[in-house]
Amino acid sequence: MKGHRFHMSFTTENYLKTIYQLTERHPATPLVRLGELAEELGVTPGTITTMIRGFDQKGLVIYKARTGVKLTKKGRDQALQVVRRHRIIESFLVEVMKMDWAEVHEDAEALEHVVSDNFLARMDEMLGFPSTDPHGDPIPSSTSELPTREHPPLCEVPPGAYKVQRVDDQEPVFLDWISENHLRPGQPFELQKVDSVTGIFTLKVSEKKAPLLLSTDIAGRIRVHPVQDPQPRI
Amino acid sequence: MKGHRFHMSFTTENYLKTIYQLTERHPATPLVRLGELAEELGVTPGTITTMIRGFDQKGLVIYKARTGVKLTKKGRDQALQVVRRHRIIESFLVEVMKMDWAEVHEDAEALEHVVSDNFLARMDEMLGFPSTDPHGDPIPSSTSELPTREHPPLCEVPPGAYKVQRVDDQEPVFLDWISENHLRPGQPFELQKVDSVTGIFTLKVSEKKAPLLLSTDIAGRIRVHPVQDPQPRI
DNA sequence: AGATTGACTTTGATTATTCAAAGAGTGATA
DNA sequence: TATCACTCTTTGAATAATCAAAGTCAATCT
Repeated sequence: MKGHRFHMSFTTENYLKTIYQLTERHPATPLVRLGELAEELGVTPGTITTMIRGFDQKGLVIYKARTGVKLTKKGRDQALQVVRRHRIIESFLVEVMKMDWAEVHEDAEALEHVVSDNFLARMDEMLGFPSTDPHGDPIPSSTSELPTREHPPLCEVPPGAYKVQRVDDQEPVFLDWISENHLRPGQPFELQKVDSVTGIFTLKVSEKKAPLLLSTDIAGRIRVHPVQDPQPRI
Repeated sequence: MKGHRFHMSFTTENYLKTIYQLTERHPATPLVRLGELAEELGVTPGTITTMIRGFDQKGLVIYKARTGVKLTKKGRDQALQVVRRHRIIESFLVEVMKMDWAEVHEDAEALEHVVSDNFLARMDEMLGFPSTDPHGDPIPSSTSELPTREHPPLCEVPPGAYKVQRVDDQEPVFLDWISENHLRPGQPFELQKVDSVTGIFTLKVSEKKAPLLLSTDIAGRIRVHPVQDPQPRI
């Protein structure tokens, strides 16, 4: 057998990936609560408990009853491989196949569990071994190394010039909105005002004349990095 | 839900596809024996019996106990859709992704159950809506129409000039051999001699000086169609 | 006919994943 | 402190796919 895996089941891969993603989502909390997992995976709490106890047995997670789970190194490595496959596939669908970036997530979700190492390597090659996907998310290496880079969310930075680094959401509606408003990863904009009373962020993208207004909630899902001011005022 | 199906299970799709393929393999016999299916799918006879009875219930096959199965129209349509997906994927991997045609079968086998209609359509488009795959096999339409064309196997034709139409085998070793000897679909050759005693077929491909010798067995897996003699002798 | 063989069917059990519903901790509330 | 409200766990059951082993049919061979 050359390229094919099929060690972990489809289900196991999804569970591990989701645990990983929830861990990322709250960097403060060390453990993921099972209820949150149940919610995210769309299964009943009982199911989660049963499955997680199984993963604990297999050394993929550490499970503290009534408290939560966290991934072991082994579990995290597996999760990162799934994430890697997902992001390479998503990149491929957008960059090479010119599919709409807002509609590609589901496909990647299905493909990530079945592509062979061979096929994945070929996609990676055709993409030129990218280090981030179309959302700006980093692509883990084949040895589960994650290119580090922590950019702050828009809701935590002062007014100034920025570029979008990453968009933390998969909702097609949201992604379409991002596209239409020129806020895709890599695109520059200026944060003009933050109104701490109303929670409204005012920004300006060069493609549009009218300023864009965002809520804090939305601003929290857009990661940015500062850039030199386009026209430095002496 | 735009592009995704997921109606039939992975397993059901494979069973139907295999029944279809075995039906094709022996056009004479109307029914496929369950033992043969068990063999092909690598499961025990008991499993096949159980599954097939289920399919009969669902109207996908007609099952005659201790005799065999055949697909209903509904079952055949489903099978042809799986075949369609398989062949488009295989074409895509070879033509667009430049993967080795001998190593692509397994990948296609896995992907055929998960690609969305969207993704499939995009692959089809990038390929220019081909009517055959790299093996020369016809690609069923999205309405399960099969482009007709029945070409004889090499073992049944008289000496003369031919082109390879289709290669009926998935074995990597065999496919590599076919490639190395310039007998891929579309490639021309001359059948010089058929020795009915020894069962040896002698053929000549322009790329090589030495004639190629094949057994009847091998000749049966190569479908051909006659071409005008390259240098007609007045 | 009686016995043998091969092909298929039945039966009972197993694994993975899931749910519904009932039970049990834990902490906040009155 | 007694009680509520949550959240999580347990239990029992279901479904899909599978196997091993025992049983049955039908055709063939003495």
